[in-house]
Amino acid sequence: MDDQATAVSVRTADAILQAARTQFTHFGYDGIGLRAIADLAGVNVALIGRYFGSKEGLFLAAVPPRLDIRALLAGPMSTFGTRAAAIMDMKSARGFDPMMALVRVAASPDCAPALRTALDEQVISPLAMRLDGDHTQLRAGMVMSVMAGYEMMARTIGIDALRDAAGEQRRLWLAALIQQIVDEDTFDKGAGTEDIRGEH
Amino acid sequence: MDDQATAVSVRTADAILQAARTQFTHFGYDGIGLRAIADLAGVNVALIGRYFGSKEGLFLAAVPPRLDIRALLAGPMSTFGTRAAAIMDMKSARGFDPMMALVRVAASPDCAPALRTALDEQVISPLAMRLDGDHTQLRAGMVMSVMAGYEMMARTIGIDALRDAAGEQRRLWLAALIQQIVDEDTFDKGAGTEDIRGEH
DNA sequence: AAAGAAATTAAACAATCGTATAAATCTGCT
DNA sequence: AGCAGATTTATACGATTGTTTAATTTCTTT
Repeated sequence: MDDQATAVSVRTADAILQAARTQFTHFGYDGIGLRAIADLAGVNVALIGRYFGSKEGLFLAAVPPRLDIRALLAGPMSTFGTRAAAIMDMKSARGFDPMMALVRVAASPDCAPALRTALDEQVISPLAMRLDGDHTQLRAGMVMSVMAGYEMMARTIGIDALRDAAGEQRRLWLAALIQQIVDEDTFDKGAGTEDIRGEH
Repeated sequence: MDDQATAVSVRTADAILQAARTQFTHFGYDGIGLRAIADLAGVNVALIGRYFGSKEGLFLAAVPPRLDIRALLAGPMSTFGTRAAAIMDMKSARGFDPMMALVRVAASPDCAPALRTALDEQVISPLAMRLDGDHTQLRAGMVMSVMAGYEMMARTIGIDALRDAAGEQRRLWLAALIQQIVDEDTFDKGAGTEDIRGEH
């Protein structure tokens, strides 16, 4: 009673997608089986094949479209670091944590191409367009790498110094680090120990 | 004719360890099978069980002991960022790339505890002891997270902006970013101790 | 050269993987 | 009610996983 053309139920398809995001996030692409995803969604394994064709098809439908930073870009770039740090400090209240999914899933060579495309189009480029100065793509990539690296060390691996340190202090340092990449002038100034040249 | 007590050949054990490092680095912990590792080492699968007990035992013997930054700490901390950036730009000439192995293997929950311990003891703490100022553990952890994040984005996922940008420029920015965490004063100037938000 | 220990291999275990097929259930319509 | 199509399930396939056992080769020593 709900859908359209071919032969699927959007309700159960969504249940599968949501379960897939949760499981991929917690266990990585190779670390979880289709049966565990189907069980969490409350459906039979065969439905995954019917709806998404294959495991890779399910992954492509579930994770890459959710990688974007529109929410973070809504606001002045002068406070981007603060917003970014705040988001990374929140527990995954919603059932899906895009950043942790990225870290957990990046290990699989099967997933890397799709992640690379999605990140370039939905994260790096939109962020780069909001940056002033030179090397905007490179700097946007470095912002992402700082965020992903922090997520990886603090949550996935669980380094004590990053996970247990006073939340306020940790968040301020992370915000400052990111903001320095965003603020081209600040970064250029601090970089000049050796031969960091602006190259204008 | 080579070794000691129980019943092993260090030569083949080393071959297995080396093959394990290579394969874990390229495919991650869940992404490679013991047979592929054994084949690369030129031995039978059963030898892995005989020498290292289990897959996890092999991993623990192969990867965590190799995670250290003694080489990077040999030198003045005022140029640490430059040395760190230089190392990350080198291709894995030797058969083992610790940083990429870290990124590829961090996805597996089985490996996280061992990696956390090894990183704390062999990387974070030694680096923290070389840092001046406050929050040395936190800052050492952030240095590691920047390096790991860059490795993940540039090599594992392969973000264009980080992989294809002019090598010189990319290395200088990475060095500057790391050095700013090491140089407490530089970082503090940009960050403030308490409140950085809303300024640029 | 024969014997015994050390080292390696072949073979198979149960379990799980992704995937495919056919049967069964549910739903709406006349 | 009863049929038709949509939706879901049960089942099984072949392949591969980590691990184990027993047989075999290699090496050292007498």
